[in-house]
Amino acid sequence: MSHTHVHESQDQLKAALDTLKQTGVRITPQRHAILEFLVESMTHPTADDIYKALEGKFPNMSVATVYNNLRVFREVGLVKELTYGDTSSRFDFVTTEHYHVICEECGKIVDFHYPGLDEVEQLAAHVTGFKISHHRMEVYGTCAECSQKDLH
Amino acid sequence: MSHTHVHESQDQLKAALDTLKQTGVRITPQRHAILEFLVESMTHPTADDIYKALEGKFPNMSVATVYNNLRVFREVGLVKELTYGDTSSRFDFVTTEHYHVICEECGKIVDFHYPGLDEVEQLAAHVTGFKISHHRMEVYGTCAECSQKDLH
DNA sequence: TTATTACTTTATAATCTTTATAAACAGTGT
DNA sequence: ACACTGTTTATAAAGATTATAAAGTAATAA
Repeated sequence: MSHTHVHESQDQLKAALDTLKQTGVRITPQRHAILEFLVESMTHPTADDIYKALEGKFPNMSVATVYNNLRVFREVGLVKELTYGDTSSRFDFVTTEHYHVICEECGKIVDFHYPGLDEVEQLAAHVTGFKISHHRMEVYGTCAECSQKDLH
Repeated sequence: MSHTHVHESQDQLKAALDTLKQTGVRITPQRHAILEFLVESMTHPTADDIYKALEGKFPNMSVATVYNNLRVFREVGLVKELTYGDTSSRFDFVTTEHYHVICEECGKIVDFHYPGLDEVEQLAAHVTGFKISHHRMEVYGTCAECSQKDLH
């Protein structure tokens, strides 16, 4: 992990904590830890992933606390909830807009930047009469590692 | 409902039954009814919607049967499973490629045709090294009816 | 036809994720 | 110290989906 990356994480965490302060949400040790984990984990964890990752630091923390706080974070716009085909939601710390590419074999999720598809939203609005607020897109396929494995 | 529409539904159902024959999947009364419902319903029903809709015709049908057969249909490519934020999956009979526009207030789902976003898939493949198979996109907003209601 | 086999449905239980509830706890201000 | 509000914990409940075993049904072969 590069130095700039570490600094970015710290800055993002600090900015997130500021957001909480400004919106009047208390910064508890659990909330701090959940946010920290979300910012630093390059994965897109489930609520249970987070719960397990923090049970060392907070042996008494309840699963409900994880869910409660993920909801709070979502409400103030700090995290996005991703609902894919698999059973449980995944949570993504919001930085810049991006899409996801998902490996259908191993489940890996890779961030993927692409200019916003404004044109699609406009056409949708025109055709359906909806007021459009946003969209989501995921691209599915097989990652390089799994493609390699499949050869053998 | 126009005459052509009825014919389309019948043709689609017949084609679906053919697919089942060709793939060696038995056509049971329950499967026939579930397929028929999926083809004719303009909605995007949940497993429970289907279960409830058919309990008149099949008072003894089990929920498991609905789930089992939706999985079978999905495996042979006749239906797509849509997983949105809400609790349960929705099932969409596969006709032509299309996207969905979803009302965030009432949950209505409207089909929306747009040329395939091949370019996005190509860029994703190039940037991530994935072999891309497909993508999904949903557009979210407020439908005309709910927009009207919001004014009052 | 009969026996055998594989597939399907039913009924039910189990699992898993998420939410609800109530009691205990912690921080803030009076 | 006291009251007030928000938070966490522990636990139960809800809801969706899957697993299991028994019974039923269709297809096949002897």
